[in-house]
Amino acid sequence: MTGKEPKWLNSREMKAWRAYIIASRRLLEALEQDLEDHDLSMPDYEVLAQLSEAPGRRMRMSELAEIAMVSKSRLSHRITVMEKAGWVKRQACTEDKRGSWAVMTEKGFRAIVKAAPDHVQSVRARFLDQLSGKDQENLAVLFDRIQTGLREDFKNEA
Amino acid sequence: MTGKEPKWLNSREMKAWRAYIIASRRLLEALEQDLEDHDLSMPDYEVLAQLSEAPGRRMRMSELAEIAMVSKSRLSHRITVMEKAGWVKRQACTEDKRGSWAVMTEKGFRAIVKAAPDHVQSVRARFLDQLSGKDQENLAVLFDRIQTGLREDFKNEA
DNA sequence: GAAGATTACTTGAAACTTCAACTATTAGCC
DNA sequence: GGCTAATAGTTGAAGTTTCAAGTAATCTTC
Repeated sequence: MTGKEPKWLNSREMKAWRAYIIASRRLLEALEQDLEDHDLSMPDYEVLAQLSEAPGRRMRMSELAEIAMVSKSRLSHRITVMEKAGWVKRQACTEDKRGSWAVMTEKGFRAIVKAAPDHVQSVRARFLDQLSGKDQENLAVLFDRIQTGLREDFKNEA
Repeated sequence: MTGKEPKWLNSREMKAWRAYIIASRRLLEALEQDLEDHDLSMPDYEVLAQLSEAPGRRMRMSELAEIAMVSKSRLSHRITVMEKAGWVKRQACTEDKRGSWAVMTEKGFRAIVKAAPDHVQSVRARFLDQLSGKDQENLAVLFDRIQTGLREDFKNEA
């Protein structure tokens, strides 16, 4: 913190921040609700979607955790639950005996294939359809910039 | 669902959606991390901030839950925790004996007053500073529109 | 003014997430 | 080879959130 910035947000900043944070919360809420029909949360959806696109529909736990943006511990717990649901199986990794594969079952594949179009439609209806093509392009640029900024911040902290 | 829309996202849509969702997740993560220095989560911060601005620094549980966007049950549990931390007290409501007031203590007020500038600075550094004034204005418009769209959806579902 | 519905809030249990600790294995290094 | 450090993943406990059910008070309506 440089101390140069004013302490509070001006009206323009406040409007941007509140519009973003409130709409985001409600959007996520709505998307989660839509997914409930398929007995899935967004993080679980992400895990299964990634797994379904991996070669052989299997992936090492660490890689899956990273790509689906969940902690290793959390993934491990979730996979245990999904195993009980019969969507995934764990398989020992012979190349690296510390590791294990998360392997999607046929049942798991059917589940994600069934959920995906509804989820996409939900994202479309609640988010993309509110934005013009140009809006979408601008938004992608802005949020990529924010993400890059976060990485910079991280570098400075580390 | 009308069935008219294509099943998958095109490249522009995908870029917008992924940029938004990934940056948002990382942004929230970063903001939460920044708040940890003050032993606060974002929802807890929101609760305390709202309470600190209420007349008499007290608010009825229901109203506080609504304005801070948390469920009543969750608020009740959180207030129990905050009571133990000495930040808030519950007070019986005489006008409506079913109800109760959440009352911010002096200690709670000091905690939020201490956290607020850091949090604002964190929002600034990680979000607002990445955007030009014009960007901020555009963003506010877009996300207000998304929020309005969600309300429409809700009306159609209810 | 009493029965029934609604509202305000709390509670306990179940499910979920986080955190730190742990095992097992592999990699790096002299 | 043998020692230490790092990596892959799991686990159990503690804390958090959700959900359904509960209590108590107020409102409605006839």
